Amino acid sequence: MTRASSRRPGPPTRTERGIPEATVARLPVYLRALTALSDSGIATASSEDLATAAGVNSAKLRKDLSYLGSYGTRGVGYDVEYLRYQIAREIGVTQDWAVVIVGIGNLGHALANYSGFGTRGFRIVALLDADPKLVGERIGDMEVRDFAELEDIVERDRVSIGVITTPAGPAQEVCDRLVAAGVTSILNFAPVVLSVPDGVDIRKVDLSIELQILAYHEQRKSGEAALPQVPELPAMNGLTDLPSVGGVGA
Amino acid sequence: MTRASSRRPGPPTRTERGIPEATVARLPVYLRALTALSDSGIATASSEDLATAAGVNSAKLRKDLSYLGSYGTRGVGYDVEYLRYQIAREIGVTQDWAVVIVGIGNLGHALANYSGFGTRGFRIVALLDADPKLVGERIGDMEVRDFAELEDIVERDRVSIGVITTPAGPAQEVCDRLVAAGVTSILNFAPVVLSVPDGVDIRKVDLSIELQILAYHEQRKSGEAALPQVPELPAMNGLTDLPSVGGVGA
DNA sequence: TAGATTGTTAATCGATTAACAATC
DNA sequence: TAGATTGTTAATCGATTAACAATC
Repeated sequence: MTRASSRRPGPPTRTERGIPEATVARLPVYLRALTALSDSGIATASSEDLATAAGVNSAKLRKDLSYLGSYGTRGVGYDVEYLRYQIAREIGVTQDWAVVIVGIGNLGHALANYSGFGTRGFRIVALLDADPKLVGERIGDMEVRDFAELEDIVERDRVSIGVITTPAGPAQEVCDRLVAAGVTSILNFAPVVLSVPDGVDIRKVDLSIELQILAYHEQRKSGEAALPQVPELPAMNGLTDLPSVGGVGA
Repeated sequence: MTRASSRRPGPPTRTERGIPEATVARLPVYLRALTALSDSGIATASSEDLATAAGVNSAKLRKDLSYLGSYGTRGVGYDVEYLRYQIAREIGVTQDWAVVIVGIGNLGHALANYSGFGTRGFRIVALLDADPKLVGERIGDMEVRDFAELEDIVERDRVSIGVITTPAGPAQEVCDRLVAAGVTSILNFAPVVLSVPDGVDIRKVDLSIELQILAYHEQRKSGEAALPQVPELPAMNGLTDLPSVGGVGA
Protein backbone atom coordinates (compact mmCIF):
# COMPACT_ATOMS: atom_id res chain seq x y z
CA MET A 1 0.00 0.00 0.00
CA THR A 2 1.71 3.16 -1.13
CA ARG A 3 1.15 6.54 0.32
CA ALA A 4 -1.30 8.66 -1.55
CA SER A 5 1.24 11.51 -1.89
CA SER A 6 0.06 15.05 -2.36
CA ARG A 7 -1.71 14.60 -5.69
CA ARG A 8 -5.12 16.13 -5.74
CA PRO A 9 -8.09 15.01 -7.81
CA GLY A 10 -9.84 16.91 -10.60
CA PRO A 11 -11.31 20.20 -9.43
CA PRO A 12 -10.05 20.65 -5.87
CA THR A 13 -12.04 23.83 -5.52
CA ARG A 14 -15.10 22.95 -3.56
CA THR A 15 -16.83 25.42 -1.30
CA GLU A 16 -14.75 24.13 1.65
CA ARG A 17 -17.53 25.49 3.83
CA GLY A 18 -21.11 24.76 4.55
CA ILE A 19 -20.79 21.06 5.24
CA PRO A 20 -24.07 20.10 6.93
CA GLU A 21 -23.83 19.46 10.66
CA ALA A 22 -25.18 15.94 10.31
CA THR A 23 -22.37 15.20 7.87
CA VAL A 24 -19.72 16.76 10.10
CA ALA A 25 -20.85 14.49 12.93
CA ARG A 26 -20.33 11.43 10.75
CA LEU A 27 -16.91 12.30 9.35
CA PRO A 28 -15.14 11.02 12.49
CA VAL A 29 -17.01 7.74 12.11
CA TYR A 30 -15.81 7.41 8.54
CA LEU A 31 -12.30 8.28 9.63
CA ARG A 32 -12.35 5.49 12.16
CA ALA A 33 -13.77 3.01 9.66
CA LEU A 34 -11.05 3.91 7.17
CA THR A 35 -8.40 3.44 9.83
CA ALA A 36 -9.78 -0.01 10.59
CA LEU A 37 -9.78 -0.94 6.90
CA SER A 38 -6.27 0.40 6.54
CA ASP A 39 -5.14 -1.67 9.53
CA SER A 40 -6.57 -4.75 7.82
CA GLY A 41 -4.35 -3.98 4.84
CA ILE A 42 -7.26 -3.02 2.59
CA ALA A 43 -6.14 -0.46 0.01
CA THR A 44 -9.40 0.22 -1.80
CA ALA A 45 -13.00 0.21 -0.64
CA SER A 46 -16.34 0.88 -2.31
CA SER A 47 -18.93 3.16 -0.76
CA GLU A 48 -20.79 -0.03 0.12
CA ASP A 49 -17.80 -1.45 2.01
CA LEU A 50 -17.19 1.79 3.81
CA ALA A 51 -20.83 2.30 4.66
CA THR A 52 -20.99 -1.16 6.21
CA ALA A 53 -17.88 -0.49 8.28
CA ALA A 54 -19.31 2.83 9.44
CA GLY A 55 -22.81 1.56 10.12
CA VAL A 56 -24.65 3.81 7.64
CA ASN A 57 -26.14 3.24 4.21
CA SER A 58 -24.06 3.83 1.13
CA ALA A 59 -26.22 6.59 -0.33
CA LYS A 60 -25.73 8.66 2.79
CA LEU A 61 -22.02 8.00 2.81
CA ARG A 62 -21.60 9.05 -0.83
CA LYS A 63 -23.65 12.15 -0.26
CA ASP A 64 -21.56 13.02 2.79
CA LEU A 65 -18.28 12.51 0.94
CA SER A 66 -19.51 14.58 -1.97
CA TYR A 67 -19.40 17.65 0.29
CA LEU A 68 -15.66 17.22 0.66
CA GLY A 69 -14.94 16.78 -3.02
CA SER A 70 -14.64 13.97 -5.54
CA TYR A 71 -12.19 11.65 -3.90
CA GLY A 72 -13.44 8.37 -5.36
CA THR A 73 -13.01 6.67 -8.73
CA ARG A 74 -16.13 5.55 -10.57
CA GLY A 75 -16.17 1.84 -11.18
CA VAL A 76 -13.43 1.35 -8.58
CA GLY A 77 -14.14 2.91 -5.20
CA TYR A 78 -12.03 4.93 -2.81
CA ASP A 79 -8.32 4.71 -2.03
CA VAL A 80 -8.42 4.06 1.69
CA GLU A 81 -5.26 5.96 2.66
CA TYR A 82 -6.02 8.88 0.44
CA LEU A 83 -9.60 9.29 1.61
CA ARG A 84 -8.50 8.87 5.21
CA TYR A 85 -6.10 11.75 4.85
CA GLN A 86 -8.65 13.95 3.11
CA ILE A 87 -11.18 13.41 5.87
CA ALA A 88 -8.59 13.92 8.59
CA ARG A 89 -7.60 17.18 6.97
CA GLU A 90 -11.21 18.29 6.59
CA ILE A 91 -11.91 17.57 10.25
CA GLY A 92 -8.71 19.25 11.31
CA VAL A 93 -6.97 16.37 13.05
CA THR A 94 -3.88 16.59 10.91
CA GLN A 95 -3.15 19.37 13.34
CA ASP A 96 -2.63 18.81 17.02
CA TRP A 97 -5.18 20.48 19.28
CA ALA A 98 -4.23 21.41 22.82
CA VAL A 99 -6.81 20.38 25.42
CA VAL A 100 -7.25 21.08 29.12
CA ILE A 101 -9.37 18.94 31.41
CA VAL A 102 -10.98 20.74 34.32
CA GLY A 103 -12.27 18.72 37.26
CA ILE A 104 -10.19 15.69 38.14
CA GLY A 105 -12.76 13.50 39.87
CA ASN A 106 -13.51 9.98 38.76
CA LEU A 107 -14.42 10.96 35.25
CA GLY A 108 -11.64 13.49 34.73
CA HIS A 109 -9.26 10.85 36.00
CA ALA A 110 -10.62 8.33 33.51
CA LEU A 111 -10.33 10.74 30.60
CA ALA A 112 -6.80 11.71 31.61
CA ASN A 113 -5.82 8.07 31.41
CA TYR A 114 -7.70 7.46 28.18
CA SER A 115 -4.93 6.08 26.00
CA GLY A 116 -4.12 8.30 23.06
CA PHE A 117 -7.05 10.47 24.10
CA GLY A 118 -9.15 8.65 21.58
CA THR A 119 -7.60 9.44 18.29
CA ARG A 120 -4.48 11.31 17.40
CA GLY A 121 -5.04 15.00 16.83
CA PHE A 122 -5.46 16.00 20.47
CA ARG A 123 -2.94 16.59 23.20
CA ILE A 124 -3.83 17.03 26.86
CA VAL A 125 -1.66 19.87 28.08
CA ALA A 126 -3.06 20.19 31.59
CA LEU A 127 -5.25 18.58 34.23
CA LEU A 128 -6.76 21.26 36.43
CA ASP A 129 -8.65 21.21 39.68
CA ALA A 130 -9.42 23.82 42.29
CA ASP A 131 -9.14 21.34 45.16
CA PRO A 132 -5.74 21.76 46.89
CA LYS A 133 -5.89 18.12 47.96
CA LEU A 134 -5.77 17.05 44.31
CA VAL A 135 -3.20 19.54 43.06
CA GLY A 136 0.15 17.84 42.64
CA GLU A 137 -1.28 14.35 42.24
CA ARG A 138 0.32 12.46 39.40
CA ILE A 139 -1.86 10.81 36.75
CA GLY A 140 0.12 8.94 34.14
CA ASP A 141 2.86 11.33 33.10
CA MET A 142 0.93 14.41 34.12
CA GLU A 143 0.45 16.27 37.34
CA VAL A 144 -2.78 17.91 38.47
CA ARG A 145 -2.34 21.68 38.52
CA ASP A 146 -4.22 24.46 40.23
CA PHE A 147 -7.22 25.82 38.34
CA ALA A 148 -5.79 29.27 39.05
CA GLU A 149 -3.10 28.55 36.48
CA LEU A 150 -5.73 28.24 33.74
CA GLU A 151 -5.15 31.58 32.05
CA ASP A 152 -1.37 31.12 31.85
CA ILE A 153 -1.68 27.63 30.44
CA VAL A 154 -4.28 28.54 27.84
CA GLU A 155 -2.14 31.39 26.61
CA ARG A 156 1.17 29.58 26.62
CA ASP A 157 -0.05 26.35 25.04
CA ARG A 158 -2.61 27.96 22.73
CA VAL A 159 -5.39 25.84 24.22
CA SER A 160 -8.57 26.03 22.19
CA ILE A 161 -10.50 23.08 23.64
CA GLY A 162 -11.60 22.67 27.24
CA VAL A 163 -13.19 19.58 28.76
CA ILE A 164 -15.37 20.16 31.82
CA THR A 165 -15.63 17.18 34.17
CA THR A 166 -16.62 19.04 37.31
CA PRO A 167 -19.90 18.51 39.16
CA ALA A 168 -22.87 20.55 37.97
CA GLY A 169 -22.41 23.24 40.60
CA PRO A 170 -19.19 24.93 39.49
CA ALA A 171 -19.54 24.06 35.78
CA GLN A 172 -20.87 27.41 34.57
CA GLU A 173 -18.20 29.31 36.44
CA VAL A 174 -15.50 27.04 35.06
CA CYS A 175 -16.98 27.53 31.63
CA ASP A 176 -16.90 31.31 32.00
CA ARG A 177 -13.27 31.19 33.07
CA LEU A 178 -12.36 28.97 30.13
CA VAL A 179 -14.07 31.32 27.70
CA ALA A 180 -12.52 34.40 29.27
CA ALA A 181 -9.11 32.74 29.00
CA GLY A 182 -9.58 32.25 25.27
CA VAL A 183 -10.92 28.72 24.94
CA THR A 184 -13.41 28.60 22.06
CA SER A 185 -14.58 24.97 22.14
CA ILE A 186 -15.96 23.19 25.16
CA LEU A 187 -16.88 19.58 25.78
CA ASN A 188 -19.16 19.47 28.80
CA PHE A 189 -19.69 16.35 30.90
CA ALA A 190 -21.40 18.20 33.75
CA PRO A 191 -25.17 17.73 33.88
CA VAL A 192 -26.11 21.36 33.29
CA VAL A 193 -26.99 23.54 30.34
CA LEU A 194 -24.05 25.91 29.95
CA SER A 195 -24.41 29.26 28.30
CA VAL A 196 -21.58 30.59 26.19
CA PRO A 197 -21.20 33.65 23.97
CA ASP A 198 -21.45 33.45 20.19
CA GLY A 199 -18.35 32.06 18.60
CA VAL A 200 -17.83 29.47 21.31
CA ASP A 201 -18.86 25.93 20.42
CA ILE A 202 -20.15 23.64 23.05
CA ARG A 203 -20.95 19.95 23.00
CA LYS A 204 -22.46 17.91 25.75
CA VAL A 205 -21.98 14.32 26.86
CA ASP A 206 -24.56 13.23 29.37
CA LEU A 207 -24.77 9.70 30.70
CA SER A 208 -28.08 10.14 32.43
CA ILE A 209 -29.75 11.61 29.35
CA GLU A 210 -28.55 8.69 27.25
CA LEU A 211 -29.91 6.23 29.79
CA GLN A 212 -33.23 8.02 29.89
CA ILE A 213 -33.56 7.89 26.11
CA LEU A 214 -32.94 4.14 26.29
CA ALA A 215 -35.48 3.84 29.10
CA TYR A 216 -38.12 5.57 27.01
CA HIS A 217 -37.79 3.02 24.24
CA GLU A 218 -37.43 0.16 26.70
CA GLN A 219 -40.70 1.11 28.31
CA ARG A 220 -42.42 0.95 24.95
CA LYS A 221 -40.93 -2.47 24.22
CA SER A 222 -42.38 -4.03 27.34
CA GLY A 223 -45.64 -2.65 25.98
CA GLU A 224 -48.55 -1.28 27.94
CA ALA A 225 -49.90 -4.80 27.53
CA ALA A 226 -46.97 -6.76 28.96
CA LEU A 227 -45.75 -6.63 32.52
CA PRO A 228 -43.61 -3.61 33.41
CA GLN A 229 -39.93 -4.03 34.24
CA VAL A 230 -40.52 -2.77 37.76
CA PRO A 231 -38.32 -4.85 40.02
CA GLU A 232 -40.74 -7.17 41.70
CA LEU A 233 -38.35 -9.03 43.93
CA PRO A 234 -37.56 -6.27 46.43
CA ALA A 235 -41.01 -4.75 45.86
CA MET A 236 -40.84 -2.73 49.04
CA ASN A 237 -41.35 0.75 47.66
CA GLY A 238 -44.93 1.45 48.49
CA LEU A 239 -45.17 4.52 46.30
CA THR A 240 -48.42 4.55 44.48
CA ASP A 241 -48.72 8.18 43.57
CA LEU A 242 -45.80 10.45 42.81
CA PRO A 243 -42.42 8.77 43.14
CA SER A 244 -39.45 11.02 43.69
CA VAL A 245 -37.87 11.43 40.31
CA GLY A 246 -35.29 13.53 38.56
CA GLY A 247 -33.19 14.61 41.52
CA VAL A 248 -34.30 15.91 44.87
CA GLY A 249 -37.74 14.61 45.65
CA ALA A 250 -40.91 16.57 46.12
CA MET B 1 -45.94 23.41 46.98
CA THR B 2 -48.42 20.57 47.13
CA ARG B 3 -48.07 17.31 45.36
CA ALA B 4 -49.82 17.16 42.04
CA SER B 5 -51.79 14.08 43.16
CA SER B 6 -53.14 11.69 40.59
CA ARG B 7 -55.58 14.04 38.90
CA ARG B 8 -55.34 13.99 35.18
CA PRO B 9 -56.12 16.88 32.83
CA GLY B 10 -58.88 17.06 30.24
CA PRO B 11 -58.59 14.36 27.62
CA PRO B 12 -55.80 12.07 28.81
CA THR B 13 -56.13 9.94 25.73
CA ARG B 14 -53.30 10.94 23.46
CA THR B 15 -51.67 8.55 21.04
CA GLU B 16 -49.07 7.70 23.72
CA ARG B 17 -46.85 6.63 20.84
CA GLY B 18 -45.09 8.21 17.94
CA ILE B 19 -43.24 10.88 19.85
CA PRO B 20 -40.53 12.12 17.44
CA GLU B 21 -37.00 11.02 18.28
CA ALA B 22 -35.77 14.60 18.51
CA THR B 23 -38.41 15.26 21.12
CA VAL B 24 -37.62 12.10 23.08
CA ALA B 25 -33.98 13.20 23.27
CA ARG B 26 -35.03 16.52 24.81
CA LEU B 27 -37.46 15.19 27.40
CA PRO B 28 -34.65 14.33 29.84
CA VAL B 29 -33.38 17.89 29.49
CA TYR B 30 -36.80 19.25 30.37
CA LEU B 31 -37.00 16.85 33.28
CA ARG B 32 -33.73 18.15 34.64
CA ALA B 33 -34.79 21.77 34.14
CA LEU B 34 -38.04 21.11 35.99
CA THR B 35 -36.14 19.49 38.84
CA ALA B 36 -33.92 22.55 39.10
CA LEU B 37 -36.93 24.87 39.14
CA SER B 38 -38.60 22.69 41.73
CA ASP B 39 -35.48 22.77 43.90
CA SER B 40 -35.61 26.56 43.72
CA GLY B 41 -39.12 26.42 45.13
CA ILE B 42 -40.76 27.54 41.90
CA ALA B 43 -44.24 26.08 41.57
CA THR B 44 -45.29 27.39 38.18
CA ALA B 45 -43.31 28.16 35.05
CA SER B 46 -44.20 29.46 31.60
CA SER B 47 -42.92 27.79 28.44
CA GLU B 48 -40.56 30.75 28.18
CA ASP B 49 -39.13 30.12 31.67
CA LEU B 50 -38.78 26.43 31.03
CA ALA B 51 -37.24 26.90 27.61
CA THR B 52 -34.63 29.22 29.05
CA ALA B 53 -33.77 26.71 31.76
CA ALA B 54 -33.50 23.93 29.20
CA GLY B 55 -31.56 25.92 26.63
CA VAL B 56 -34.10 25.69 23.79
CA ASN B 57 -36.63 28.14 22.37
CA SER B 58 -40.14 28.22 23.71
CA ALA B 59 -41.87 27.26 20.46
CA LYS B 60 -39.89 24.04 20.33
CA LEU B 61 -40.59 23.31 23.97
CA ARG B 62 -44.34 23.81 23.57
CA LYS B 63 -44.37 21.67 20.46
CA ASP B 64 -42.47 18.94 22.29
CA LEU B 65 -44.78 19.01 25.29
CA SER B 66 -47.82 18.91 23.02
CA TYR B 67 -46.86 15.34 22.05
CA LEU B 68 -47.34 14.27 25.65
CA GLY B 69 -50.71 15.91 26.14
CA SER B 70 -52.07 19.23 27.34
CA TYR B 71 -50.43 19.66 30.69
CA GLY B 72 -50.30 23.44 30.78
CA THR B 73 -52.84 26.12 31.58
CA ARG B 74 -53.34 28.93 29.07
CA GLY B 75 -52.59 32.30 30.52
CA VAL B 76 -50.76 30.68 33.44
CA GLY B 77 -48.09 28.20 32.45
CA TYR B 78 -47.16 24.76 33.76
CA ASP B 79 -47.33 23.35 37.27
CA VAL B 80 -43.70 22.37 37.80
CA GLU B 81 -44.30 19.27 39.95
CA TYR B 82 -47.11 18.00 37.83
CA LEU B 83 -45.28 18.42 34.54
CA ARG B 84 -42.19 16.87 36.05
CA TYR B 85 -44.09 13.78 36.98
CA GLN B 86 -45.76 13.54 33.58
CA ILE B 87 -42.44 13.73 31.78
CA ALA B 88 -40.82 11.26 34.17
CA ARG B 89 -43.67 8.86 33.54
CA GLU B 90 -43.47 9.34 29.78
CA ILE B 91 -39.73 8.65 29.80
CA GLY B 92 -40.17 5.69 32.08
CA VAL B 93 -38.06 6.78 35.03
CA THR B 94 -40.87 6.42 37.52
CA GLN B 95 -39.81 2.80 37.25
CA ASP B 96 -36.43 1.57 38.31
CA TRP B 97 -34.32 0.09 35.53
CA ALA B 98 -31.67 -2.49 36.34
CA VAL B 99 -28.31 -1.81 34.69
CA VAL B 100 -25.09 -3.79 34.34
CA ILE B 101 -21.74 -2.21 33.54
CA VAL B 102 -19.32 -4.39 31.62
CA GLY B 103 -15.63 -3.48 31.58
CA ILE B 104 -14.33 -2.02 34.81
CA GLY B 105 -11.36 -0.03 33.57
CA ASN B 106 -10.96 3.66 34.26
CA LEU B 107 -14.23 4.63 32.68
CA GLY B 108 -16.28 1.76 34.09
CA HIS B 109 -14.83 2.63 37.47
CA ALA B 110 -15.87 6.25 37.06
CA LEU B 111 -19.40 5.34 36.02
CA ALA B 112 -19.72 2.88 38.90
CA ASN B 113 -18.91 5.68 41.30
CA TYR B 114 -21.14 8.20 39.55
CA SER B 115 -23.34 9.27 42.43
CA GLY B 116 -26.96 8.39 41.93
CA PHE B 117 -26.05 7.15 38.48
CA GLY B 118 -27.14 10.47 37.12
CA THR B 119 -30.78 10.62 37.86
CA ARG B 120 -33.03 8.35 39.81
CA GLY B 121 -34.67 5.69 37.71
CA PHE B 122 -31.63 3.46 37.26
CA ARG B 123 -30.00 0.97 39.55
CA ILE B 124 -26.63 -0.64 38.91
CA VAL B 125 -27.04 -4.28 39.81
CA ALA B 126 -23.62 -5.54 38.74
CA LEU B 127 -20.13 -4.51 37.69
CA LEU B 128 -18.67 -7.16 35.42
CA ASP B 129 -15.23 -7.83 34.04
CA ALA B 130 -13.56 -10.86 32.49
CA ASP B 131 -10.20 -10.06 34.06
CA PRO B 132 -9.66 -12.33 37.13
CA LYS B 133 -7.40 -9.66 38.63
CA LEU B 134 -10.35 -7.26 38.81
CA VAL B 135 -12.99 -9.73 39.98
CA GLY B 136 -13.66 -9.31 43.68
CA GLU B 137 -12.44 -5.71 43.81
CA ARG B 138 -14.75 -3.47 45.79
CA ILE B 139 -16.03 -0.23 44.24
CA GLY B 140 -18.25 1.75 46.55
CA ASP B 141 -20.71 -0.75 47.94
CA MET B 142 -20.38 -3.12 45.00
CA GLU B 143 -17.98 -5.87 44.10
CA VAL B 144 -16.69 -6.59 40.60
CA ARG B 145 -18.04 -9.94 39.43
CA ASP B 146 -16.98 -12.32 36.72
CA PHE B 147 -18.40 -11.65 33.28
CA ALA B 148 -19.31 -15.33 33.18
CA GLU B 149 -22.09 -14.59 35.66
CA LEU B 150 -23.77 -12.27 33.17
CA GLU B 151 -26.61 -14.56 32.14
CA ASP B 152 -27.59 -15.41 35.71
CA ILE B 153 -27.57 -11.79 36.76
CA VAL B 154 -29.58 -10.58 33.78
CA GLU B 155 -32.22 -13.18 34.40
CA ARG B 156 -32.43 -12.80 38.15
CA ASP B 157 -32.43 -9.01 38.25
CA ARG B 158 -34.42 -8.51 35.03
CA VAL B 159 -31.64 -6.39 33.55
CA SER B 160 -32.71 -4.60 30.41
CA ILE B 161 -29.92 -2.04 30.04
CA GLY B 162 -26.22 -2.82 29.57
CA VAL B 163 -23.38 -0.33 29.57
CA ILE B 164 -20.26 -1.33 27.65
CA THR B 165 -17.05 0.27 28.88
CA THR B 166 -14.60 -2.27 27.51
CA PRO B 167 -11.89 -1.46 24.95
CA ALA B 168 -12.91 -1.65 21.30
CA GLY B 169 -11.59 -5.19 20.83
CA PRO B 170 -14.01 -7.24 22.95
CA ALA B 171 -16.95 -4.83 22.63
CA GLN B 172 -18.87 -6.68 19.90
CA GLU B 173 -18.51 -10.00 21.70
CA VAL B 174 -19.66 -8.43 24.96
CA CYS B 175 -22.57 -6.90 23.09
CA ASP B 176 -23.54 -10.26 21.61
CA ARG B 177 -23.46 -11.86 25.04
CA LEU B 178 -25.59 -9.09 26.51
CA VAL B 179 -28.16 -9.45 23.76
CA ALA B 180 -28.20 -13.24 24.03
CA ALA B 181 -28.73 -12.90 27.77
CA GLY B 182 -31.81 -10.76 27.17
CA VAL B 183 -30.56 -7.19 27.42
CA THR B 184 -32.49 -5.02 24.96
CA SER B 185 -30.88 -1.60 25.43
CA ILE B 186 -27.17 -0.89 25.21
CA LEU B 187 -25.15 2.19 25.95
CA ASN B 188 -21.80 1.83 24.23
CA PHE B 189 -18.67 3.74 25.26
CA ALA B 190 -16.31 1.58 23.21
CA PRO B 191 -15.06 3.22 20.00
CA VAL B 192 -16.61 0.74 17.59
CA VAL B 193 -19.80 0.44 15.60
CA LEU B 194 -21.71 -2.39 17.24
CA SER B 195 -24.27 -4.41 15.35
CA VAL B 196 -27.35 -5.61 17.14
CA PRO B 197 -30.52 -7.39 15.99
CA ASP B 198 -33.80 -5.55 15.48
CA GLY B 199 -35.55 -4.79 18.72
CA VAL B 200 -32.35 -3.92 20.53
CA ASP B 201 -31.67 -0.22 21.00
CA ILE B 202 -28.16 1.05 21.05
CA ARG B 203 -26.75 4.45 21.85
CA LYS B 204 -23.17 5.54 21.62
CA VAL B 205 -21.04 7.92 23.66
CA ASP B 206 -17.74 8.68 22.02
CA LEU B 207 -15.28 11.16 23.43
CA SER B 208 -13.01 11.19 20.42
CA ILE B 209 -15.88 11.82 18.00
CA GLU B 210 -17.07 14.75 20.11
CA LEU B 211 -13.59 16.22 20.16
CA GLN B 212 -13.27 15.82 16.41
CA ILE B 213 -16.55 17.63 15.81
CA LEU B 214 -15.26 20.49 17.94
CA ALA B 215 -11.95 20.43 16.04
CA TYR B 216 -13.79 20.77 12.75
CA HIS B 217 -15.49 23.97 13.84
CA GLU B 218 -12.38 25.21 15.59
CA GLN B 219 -10.40 24.87 12.39
CA ARG B 220 -12.94 27.00 10.59
CA LYS B 221 -12.80 29.66 13.30
CA SER B 222 -9.06 30.16 12.95
CA GLY B 223 -9.96 30.71 9.32
CA GLU B 224 -7.96 29.73 6.28
CA ALA B 225 -6.77 33.33 6.49
CA ALA B 226 -5.50 33.37 10.07
CA LEU B 227 -2.64 31.33 11.42
CA PRO B 228 -3.40 27.70 12.17
CA GLN B 229 -3.40 26.41 15.73
CA VAL B 230 -0.52 24.06 14.97
CA PRO B 231 1.74 24.07 18.02
CA GLU B 232 4.73 26.06 16.87
CA LEU B 233 6.84 25.79 19.97
CA PRO B 234 7.85 22.12 19.72
CA ALA B 235 7.69 22.30 15.92
CA MET B 236 9.79 19.21 15.44
CA ASN B 237 7.47 17.11 13.35
CA GLY B 238 8.92 17.39 9.90
CA LEU B 239 5.93 15.80 8.20
CA THR B 240 5.08 17.68 5.08
CA ASP B 241 3.01 15.11 3.27
CA LEU B 242 0.77 12.58 4.99
CA PRO B 243 0.86 12.76 8.75
CA SER B 244 -0.17 9.65 10.61
CA VAL B 245 -3.72 10.22 11.65
CA GLY B 246 -6.69 8.38 13.01
CA GLY B 247 -4.93 5.48 14.67
CA VAL B 248 -2.06 3.35 13.40
CA GLY B 249 -0.05 5.28 10.88
CA ALA B 250 0.41 4.50 7.21
C1' DT C 1 -63.10 42.04 30.81
C1' DA C 2 -58.05 42.53 29.55
C1' DG C 3 -53.74 40.30 29.64
C1' DA C 4 -51.12 36.31 29.37
C1' DT C 5 -49.83 32.13 27.61
C1' DT C 6 -50.85 27.68 25.74
C1' DG C 7 -51.56 24.30 21.96
C1' DT C 8 -51.66 23.95 17.09
C1' DT C 9 -51.29 25.19 12.33
C1' DA C 10 -48.68 26.09 8.37
C1' DA C 11 -44.40 27.51 6.35
C1' DT C 12 -39.65 26.68 6.19
C1' DC C 13 -35.60 24.38 6.62
C1' DG C 14 -32.43 20.55 6.67
C1' DA C 15 -31.49 15.56 6.31
C1' DT C 16 -32.28 11.15 4.17
C1' DT C 17 -32.99 8.14 0.51
C1' DA C 18 -33.57 6.10 -4.06
C1' DA C 19 -32.47 6.28 -8.56
C1' DC C 20 -29.56 6.96 -12.36
C1' DA C 21 -26.55 9.42 -15.65
C1' DA C 22 -21.69 10.01 -15.84
C1' DT C 23 -17.56 7.73 -16.22
C1' DC C 24 -13.72 4.87 -14.82
C1' DT D 1 -16.56 -2.79 -24.77
C1' DA D 2 -19.16 -4.39 -20.53
C1' DG D 3 -19.41 -4.08 -15.69
C1' DA D 4 -18.96 -1.53 -11.66
C1' DT D 5 -19.42 2.27 -8.93
C1' DT D 6 -19.30 7.13 -8.12
C1' DG D 7 -21.37 11.80 -7.71
C1' DT D 8 -25.62 14.18 -8.14
C1' DT D 9 -30.44 15.01 -8.77
C1' DA D 10 -34.99 15.03 -7.15
C1' DA D 11 -38.38 13.19 -4.08
C1' DT D 12 -39.47 12.33 0.54
C1' DC D 13 -39.31 12.67 5.19
C1' DG D 14 -38.75 14.75 9.68
C1' DA D 15 -37.60 18.76 12.59
C1' DT D 16 -37.79 23.66 13.51
C1' DT D 17 -39.89 27.98 13.78
C1' DA D 18 -43.18 31.78 13.67
C1' DA D 19 -47.57 33.13 14.16
C1' DC D 20 -51.98 33.16 16.16
C1' DA D 21 -56.56 31.43 17.54
C1' DA D 22 -58.17 29.33 21.65
C1' DT D 23 -58.77 29.98 26.31
C1' DC D 24 -57.49 30.48 31.12
